[in-house]
Amino acid sequence: MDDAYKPEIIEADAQRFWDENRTFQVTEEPGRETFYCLSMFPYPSGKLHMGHVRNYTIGDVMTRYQRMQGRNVLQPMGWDAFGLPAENAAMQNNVPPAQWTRENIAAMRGQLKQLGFGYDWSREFATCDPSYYKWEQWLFTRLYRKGLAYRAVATVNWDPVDQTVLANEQVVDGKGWRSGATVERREIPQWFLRITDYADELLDALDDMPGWPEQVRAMQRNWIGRSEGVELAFAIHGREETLSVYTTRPDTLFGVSYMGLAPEHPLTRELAESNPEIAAFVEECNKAGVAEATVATMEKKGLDTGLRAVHPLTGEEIPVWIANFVLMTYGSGAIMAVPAHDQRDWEFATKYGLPIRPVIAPADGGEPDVSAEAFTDKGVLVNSGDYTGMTSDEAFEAIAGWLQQRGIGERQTNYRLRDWGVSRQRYWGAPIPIINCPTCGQVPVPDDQLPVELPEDVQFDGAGSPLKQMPEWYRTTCPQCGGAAERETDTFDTFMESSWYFARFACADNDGAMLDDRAGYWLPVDQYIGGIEHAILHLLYARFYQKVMRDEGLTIADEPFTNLLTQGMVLKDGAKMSKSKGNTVDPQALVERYGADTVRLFAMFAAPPEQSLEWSDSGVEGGYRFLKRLWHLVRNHTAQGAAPALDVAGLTDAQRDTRRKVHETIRKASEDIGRRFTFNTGIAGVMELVNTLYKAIDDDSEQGRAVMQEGLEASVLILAPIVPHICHRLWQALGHDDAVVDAAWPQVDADALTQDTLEIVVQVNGKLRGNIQVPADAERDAIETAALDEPNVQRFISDKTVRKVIVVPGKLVNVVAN
RNA sequence: GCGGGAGUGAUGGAACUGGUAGACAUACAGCACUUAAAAUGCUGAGGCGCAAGCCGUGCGGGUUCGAGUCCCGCCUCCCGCACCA
Repeated sequence: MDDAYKPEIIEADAQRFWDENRTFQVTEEPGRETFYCLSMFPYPSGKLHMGHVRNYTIGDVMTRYQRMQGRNVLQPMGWDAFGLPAENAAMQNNVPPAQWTRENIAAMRGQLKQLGFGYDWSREFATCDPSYYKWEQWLFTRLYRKGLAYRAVATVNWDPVDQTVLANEQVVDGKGWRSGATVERREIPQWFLRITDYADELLDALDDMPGWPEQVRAMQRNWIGRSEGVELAFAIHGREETLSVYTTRPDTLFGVSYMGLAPEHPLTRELAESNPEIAAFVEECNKAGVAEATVATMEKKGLDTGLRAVHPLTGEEIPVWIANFVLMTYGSGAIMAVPAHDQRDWEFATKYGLPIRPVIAPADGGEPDVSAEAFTDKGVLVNSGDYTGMTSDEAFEAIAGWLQQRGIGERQTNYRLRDWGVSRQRYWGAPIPIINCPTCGQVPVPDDQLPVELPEDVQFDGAGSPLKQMPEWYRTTCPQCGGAAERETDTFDTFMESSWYFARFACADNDGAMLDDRAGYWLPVDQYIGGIEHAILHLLYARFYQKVMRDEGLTIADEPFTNLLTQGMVLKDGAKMSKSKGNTVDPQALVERYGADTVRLFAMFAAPPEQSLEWSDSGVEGGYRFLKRLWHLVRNHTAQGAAPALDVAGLTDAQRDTRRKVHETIRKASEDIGRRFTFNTGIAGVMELVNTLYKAIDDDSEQGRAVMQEGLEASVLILAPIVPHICHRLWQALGHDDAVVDAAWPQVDADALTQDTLEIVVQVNGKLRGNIQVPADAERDAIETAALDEPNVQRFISDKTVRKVIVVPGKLVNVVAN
């Protein structure tokens, strides 16, 4: 073993060893306990960033730890290869998106290998491979035939100058990012998947997913947003048809003082045709992006239509307004406004001088005060005719029943969740496998014509998708009638690819089926790791896809990911790393300077995985220092030759103390690394152990060296998942012929943990006043007496009366005196 | 705006079930080694105070023998909001 720690040499050696021995290539071995560990695959943007390094190190540590537990562990890697950045790069550098993407993948694959992650590369794929998206297209045609995929119009951001659809991200302060033009809303036909058919299952299953953070489950529950309410119809003076609204608060019905229509509501449209003022207002509303955050933060604006609705209970006339804050995508696109008890309605009413009528009083009997804001709690009804005096819940039942009896309203379960729009008017995505035939309409592409391949050798100028300018590509014949027809030129949302890649890793080489028996062997994923920013969309779509694939008979699991770990962001100077802020740290440079182990160690040491991680160059330096320290300790020990066998009975007190520290560390690290995933504290524990071993460095007695050997082996085994290269070398140096990657996780020797005396702290009135040593088996009375006799405790209680003594066994005594 | 989180020394963080606040590390200071520096090893250290001690976990209240941890009300920052991935 070398005197100096030389990461560049030992890391290349270890990686060659794993490579030559195909260490991480796994096969299905029936009867063996499996563990499928998956980190969210990256978008191939060019090079790895620190968020990737952190994510993939967490996954690799879990993978290697599970391997040391003897499980058959799968850890694959692939590429989320479709998406907007490739199109932007193509415009900037005049390189086809496919070429740019594949070059990036090659570069990033090299970086991942350099970091020593234990992936089974034989399963690798990119989502832009036709052999992958073929099956996505195949499944879509099945969903279409089942009625789970359908076409409808939907609103998009439209850049009137560039004549193109914009992503929400491309709308900056209401303007197109390239043209600077004010963005407009436009309705175009789009493909949708009926995720709302699965809303109840997606929601209810959240209660039975203990391996997911409660935080993420709460976000998904709120996103799905199931509510119980009433849909009721308001008659409109002088018109045949009624105006349908959905409310979760029928108990506030007597407080309705106006109606609100979305600018996109059919009634609004009809009125706009004959009323220029309304048309102008709608046009003004349309000069805005579609993002919900934009809509929700816009200044509330409205226009009285002049129509009057009729209150179903009082017969009173209620003005009908168009309001820009009413969402066409939720409920029926119209609301009954109760400004006294809904904050948005309150703000609108205040602005336009509409009446605010309190009809709910606080349950504690106070007067409702709605002068400064709406009173949104439930309570007791007032000013509500026959219903006055009922609680909100009683009135809900009574009013809903009354409406239902008269055929005016109906109880209804509603969801905030909308169907998933999967069409994108972009080039770099999987083509939607539909042929539009003038005779037959929409016809799914037959299986034997799949995949519909995306042409990759294209000129990309950014003015819309090249597919729309490629008649040689989109002109085709109808599979049904054989007549001339055109392919769909929209491509899929990239969430489509990331919604099932985890399953495809089980059988990526199968070109005859989407999934096979091997999916049954590996799925569901035991541990999924990725950024908290994916808490809702990606994770909800993947759950939906899993259920769809299950219902297609492709797999049996109900849920895709048994355990989920959401890692926090990597920050620099308190802010998210970004090119625009100029605060990025390039992992590549750090690996070259310190080696992969140091980078991995720091990423795991600086913070627990769920928290954000503040990057620190000097912290990295500290990690490097620790590895050198460990190296030198092993070097110093092994230079004296093989260590003698341990004889537990023959240890000195000091050796026994050292050995206790060894086993306390194993116990702590097993908890921290194996169960809690607080790798930072696990590493800190080993650092403490190494500090302790340094203090025992001069004990070159037989048993001193035996304890040192045991301590070093424990340290190396515990650190092996985190810094695998150095541990690979140190394990050999400690005299082992097997590789540490195949070694078993260390076991705690309970006998080594026993102590004769314990230190107990003593408080007086909750403040620390002293500590006492007591025999480990001391009785409560003896501890109490010892605590009261402690001189400093005496000083604080001598002029007081002891009222109570609280003894927390093995820890603390609190004397209450006054 | 709505939904979900987070605030602890100079810094990253620890304190797992309500029981010694600040483990471990960084930065800093001192000592040893060195012609010197770096590297390495050892030591010190929350603030105030000579000390006894007092104060201290974003802010204001509360529960408790005891609160960073539980409850109520605020403030600030971060993540998501359906076409970024």
